[in-house]
Amino acid sequence: MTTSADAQALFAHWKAADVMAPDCPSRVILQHLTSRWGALVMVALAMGPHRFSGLRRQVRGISERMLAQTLQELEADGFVLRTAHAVVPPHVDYELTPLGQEAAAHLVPLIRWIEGALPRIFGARQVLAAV
Amino acid sequence: MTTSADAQALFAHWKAADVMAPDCPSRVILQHLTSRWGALVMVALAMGPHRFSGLRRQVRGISERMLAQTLQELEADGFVLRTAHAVVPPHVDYELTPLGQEAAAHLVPLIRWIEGALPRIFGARQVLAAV
DNA sequence: CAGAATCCTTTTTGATACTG
DNA sequence: CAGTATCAAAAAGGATTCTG
Repeated sequence: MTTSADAQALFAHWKAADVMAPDCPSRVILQHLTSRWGALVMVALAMGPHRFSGLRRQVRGISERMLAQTLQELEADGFVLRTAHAVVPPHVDYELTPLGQEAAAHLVPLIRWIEGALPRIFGARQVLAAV
Repeated sequence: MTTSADAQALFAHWKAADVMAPDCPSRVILQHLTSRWGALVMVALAMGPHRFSGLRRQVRGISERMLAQTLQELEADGFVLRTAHAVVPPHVDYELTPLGQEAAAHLVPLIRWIEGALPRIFGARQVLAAV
């Protein structure tokens, strides 16, 4: 896991962010937002607040471990707000922060585009021999 | 490497694409487009055609191996056009296809947004103790 | 319910060296 | 120049078990 502290330290003396620079902190954020599960969790949350188990059902295939880790990264980045209600059994809500909504505003269209373009992608695709 | 053939077979009997479904081919494409290097290569190519070595300089930190592999995936997906000129020494050009330009139209704004939002992200960030 | 901790397997990635 | 092949290291991911 890429820790927040790493990038935090780097960010101190950065002037203009540039993803093309090898150690620009923007690459870390890009990773969190576009990781295998990160993007899907963001898109799920873009449809409204969810509980932990609700997210697990929505983002099909994700393990508890990965969901917990992904949510922690997104929370540390300030994209997700976690609200734990002090009840038994536990009840925790996750929702996008305003910053998270801005990010989701870019991720959702990307994913919708992919879904829509799928026929064109596979229609003209060159099949490579399996390696 | 996720082979094209895998998803190709899956795509045959798919009605409506849905990234939330565990084995929807759209997840494979999303992976190619948002992998560690995939997004950066797409953004680099969005600025115009590049040669192999030009891309290596532009996308700083990428290894030859990863650049070659990333380009092959993007080409198989129909996002990138590879043109090899039969000369010595070899000269190969890479550029976005129209489909690739549509994808880039979503990726570029996402990355520009991250670069721009970086101060806000790190400004309000919660520093977690390193794990 | 919502995780944390542990163990273990699979993937990904990077260096390095080599080729047409 | 534009790759490929090989190997070792690192990271990601999953399954399972346990707890407040």
